Amino acid sequence: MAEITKSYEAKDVETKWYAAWQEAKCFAGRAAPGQETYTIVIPPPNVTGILHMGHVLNNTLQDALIRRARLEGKAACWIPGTDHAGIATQTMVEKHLKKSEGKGRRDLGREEFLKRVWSWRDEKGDMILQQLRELGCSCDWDRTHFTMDPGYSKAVLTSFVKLFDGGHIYRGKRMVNWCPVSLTALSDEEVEMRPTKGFIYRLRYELVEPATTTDAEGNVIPLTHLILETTRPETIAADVAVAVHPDDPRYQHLVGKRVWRPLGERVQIPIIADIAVDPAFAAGALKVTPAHDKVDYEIGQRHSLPIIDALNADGTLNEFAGPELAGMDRFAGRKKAAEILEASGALIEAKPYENNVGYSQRAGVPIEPRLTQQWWLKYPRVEEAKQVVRDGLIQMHPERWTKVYLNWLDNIQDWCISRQLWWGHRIPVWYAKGIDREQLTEADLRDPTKIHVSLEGPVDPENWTQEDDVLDTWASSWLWPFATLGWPNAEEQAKAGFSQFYPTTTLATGADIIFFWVARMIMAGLEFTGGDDGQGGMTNDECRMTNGATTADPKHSALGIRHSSLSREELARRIPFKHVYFNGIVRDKQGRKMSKTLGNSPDPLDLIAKYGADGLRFGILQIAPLGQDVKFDEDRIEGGKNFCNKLWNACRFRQMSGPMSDNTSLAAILARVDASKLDDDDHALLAALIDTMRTVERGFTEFEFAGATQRLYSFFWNDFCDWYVEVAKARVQDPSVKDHALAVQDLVIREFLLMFEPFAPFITEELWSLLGYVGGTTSVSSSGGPDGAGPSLFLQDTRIETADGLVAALAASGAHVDAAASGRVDKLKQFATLARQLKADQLVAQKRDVKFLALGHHADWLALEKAVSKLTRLVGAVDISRTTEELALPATVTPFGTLYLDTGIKVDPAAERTRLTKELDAITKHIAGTESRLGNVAFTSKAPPAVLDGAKKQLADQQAKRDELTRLLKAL
RNA sequence: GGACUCAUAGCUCAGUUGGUUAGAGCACCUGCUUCACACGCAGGGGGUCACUGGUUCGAGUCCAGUUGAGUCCACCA
Repeated sequence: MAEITKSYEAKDVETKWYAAWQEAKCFAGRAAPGQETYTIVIPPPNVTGILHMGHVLNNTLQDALIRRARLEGKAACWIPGTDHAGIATQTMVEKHLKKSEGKGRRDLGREEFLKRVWSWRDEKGDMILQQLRELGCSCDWDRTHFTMDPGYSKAVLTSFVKLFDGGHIYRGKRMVNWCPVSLTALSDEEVEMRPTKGFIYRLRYELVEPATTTDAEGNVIPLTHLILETTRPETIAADVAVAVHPDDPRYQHLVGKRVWRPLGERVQIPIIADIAVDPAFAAGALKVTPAHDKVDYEIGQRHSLPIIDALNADGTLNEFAGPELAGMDRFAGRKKAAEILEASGALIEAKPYENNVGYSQRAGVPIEPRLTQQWWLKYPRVEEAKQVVRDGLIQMHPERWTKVYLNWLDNIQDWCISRQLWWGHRIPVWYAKGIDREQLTEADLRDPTKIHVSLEGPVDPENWTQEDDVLDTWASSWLWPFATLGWPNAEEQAKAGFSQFYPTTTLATGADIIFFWVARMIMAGLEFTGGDDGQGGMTNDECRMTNGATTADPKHSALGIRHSSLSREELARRIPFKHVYFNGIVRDKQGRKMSKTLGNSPDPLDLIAKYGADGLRFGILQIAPLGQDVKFDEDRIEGGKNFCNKLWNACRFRQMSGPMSDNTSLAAILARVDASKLDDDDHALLAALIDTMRTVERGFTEFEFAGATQRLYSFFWNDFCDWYVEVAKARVQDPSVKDHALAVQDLVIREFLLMFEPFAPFITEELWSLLGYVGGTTSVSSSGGPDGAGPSLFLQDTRIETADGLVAALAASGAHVDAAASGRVDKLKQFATLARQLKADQLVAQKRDVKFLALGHHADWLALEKAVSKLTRLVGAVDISRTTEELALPATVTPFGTLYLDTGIKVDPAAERTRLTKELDAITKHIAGTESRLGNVAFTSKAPPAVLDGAKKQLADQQAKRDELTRLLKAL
């Protein structure tokens, strides 16, 4: 067996084992008949993406879950892949193209441009997956998917056709969120409201027919103009009316009159009354610009107003904005418009103003409400999607997200699924040549002579033109949990093990995409999977209920609530996952989201190089409390590395302490543990181990990883290394218990490595191999893995024991863990600490030749005497012996009576007095507190007996200590 | 406007159903290269648990309110 080096060098270990695991196909998701499965689909990173700290946290969590499942004997399957990420990728390639060739995508044409994107993807697309391997992720790489793969694309188009046939998809000209940079429509979810500083312009709109009004005193005064305020003067030329509230007394008599439009062509526009106007806001009068505002558009519809579109797609103003503004960018145009208005006297005032403006999340510029033809989806299975979460078929962790989820579904609006991009799934719709796409009615959409919708396209392509638009990226990723398992192709589904791995078990993702992705996947799963044909879809009854469901207005389309006719069993079959775990967002120390632009995100690969993949994984999980954002702190990652090194050295020390015996199974190790030789330290250690196992078990079921990692840390470092290994040093010198003592260590290290593996797969695998745990058959409590109880080559082939399983296995070999031992060991730990403290106080901490003398009851000495050989070693003394007389030496009061330190140096009474007085003061305070509690009748009569007894015992101990300190002080 | 989260040591965080003297890591101070580990060992200092009130024999923990930080949804010119 190879000797263990002095410190853990992660790099070589990581490379070696990752290759070995892949070689042995350890990560393959294969399920034996009847075997329990555990499936995770990765949140597919953007194909152009590079690994950032958010990925590290998210994927470490998934890997921990998958690896734990594997150790528990489940058929674990983690499906990796990447997302084509329409806008993000297209933008990136366009930028690159501009830089390297000075060309735009239109210079190349659609086909050529797509070729470039594909070659970009072929070159860089696997980078992030490679980085995940360096992190140790145990994905089944043979199942890697890409949302633009032929098979996946077919799934996407199939879903479109099915939804179209089911009446869920329609086309319509409506106000959308338009991104003037990406030149495409966006869904509401892709728009982010940001407070934005600007100006609000107070303007005079001159009345065509002068009117009168009354002032506060009731005097009739002439009225020549109307005052209103706007933040967008550049759109005034597109105004078609001025609106006031119908009940507003200031303006009622003006309704029906007209004003002069103050900018652009000098035309008259009507004053209308509409309830959308808030009389209390600004001037209480609103300029109506139907082409450039959602509310204005609706007002325009209600009043049959014309629509003037003064903006180009790229956000520049066109000729309708007026000759002075035409061709200008919208922001420059705004300034120019203000200048013109000021010159003409129409501008009364420009006040600094901050309002919420919608920004394109991707491009970071304000979006424009724009009237365009788009494809819309009326979401399927909305009610069922609520039901499965409300009824707990899908559980969210932390649970509070269910409320956010349900609230969104309650207010859901139709989804704009078309994008004016080239990179994506081109919508499988063909228009008959010669028809006017602008004039298509809803009925036309269902007329096969005008519109063709299918997977294969029309049989006579020469007579048709395909839709130019592609689908929103999320309209492909919402199929991820089942399209990666072969849907909709039955043969592929069988090959991928769909029936075994679907529904998947856990989805781990960030809450920032709960609407984008999580909610939509649930609806998609419910719509497309299950059913008698395994292909989802609606039952006949449901088809009848949703007959003629297309609605023109997205706001109201969700009102026609369809009640589920799916049974609970059917719903359970269709859901895409059973648990959703929302990990926090990784932030920097100032609490800012980590981002490329801020440059505050460390490169995970640098961190891996510096601290090892295991150090990084363990470190990040330790600071990732359930559902809370993570403030990244590199010190914690260093802590992860240090812990790995500690583990490494403890194992190294075990190897140096004595020959390795048969470690190939739990049974083999237990055979070497001599139950009759178990002492208090053994019992306390085993009790702590079992407690740790329970904590870790709970950590995985409750997604409390921080708790699990912290217990693993304190168990190994404090319980095992600091105490047990130290006290065992004496026993290992004793031939009569040596084998037994080493066997206990082998047992504990074994169980620890198994528990730790999901968090730190590399170092554990290496130590598993170095310490000879490899090679046996699967463990005693295992019922056999997918391939039966064959020899295990890797740690991850082994079955982990449950805490109960270990208790049972110990009991079967005669080792019943004595729970009371921990208390006795704790007293010895206190004794050791006090003895060291005394040495430090006397400035002889480093001396190892001092003598201790214990003065106490006979029983105390008996307890101490048993541990004397360990204790002398632990505290650094040549001897701890008993004294029956009071000595003039520095002393401390321990749980075993008074302890004197003999350094051979004369005592300094003044210093001693100070030290002891300080201690006495402290204990006196505690006694006062305890006494007053016990003196309170309300407490003694109402507190439970255990608490009461505890308090009494505490008081007695405190008093004994006080008395002894008092005596020591007097003796000085 | 609506929903939610958080506030504990200088920093980052634990603190299970209320119950001894509120813990860890990092940082800081002291001592130590003691034959696993200086990526370490031993010891130490450091907290009115944001504030106010309530429930209770007992509150960091439960309830109400206040303040502060943050997130999501909606959004008016």
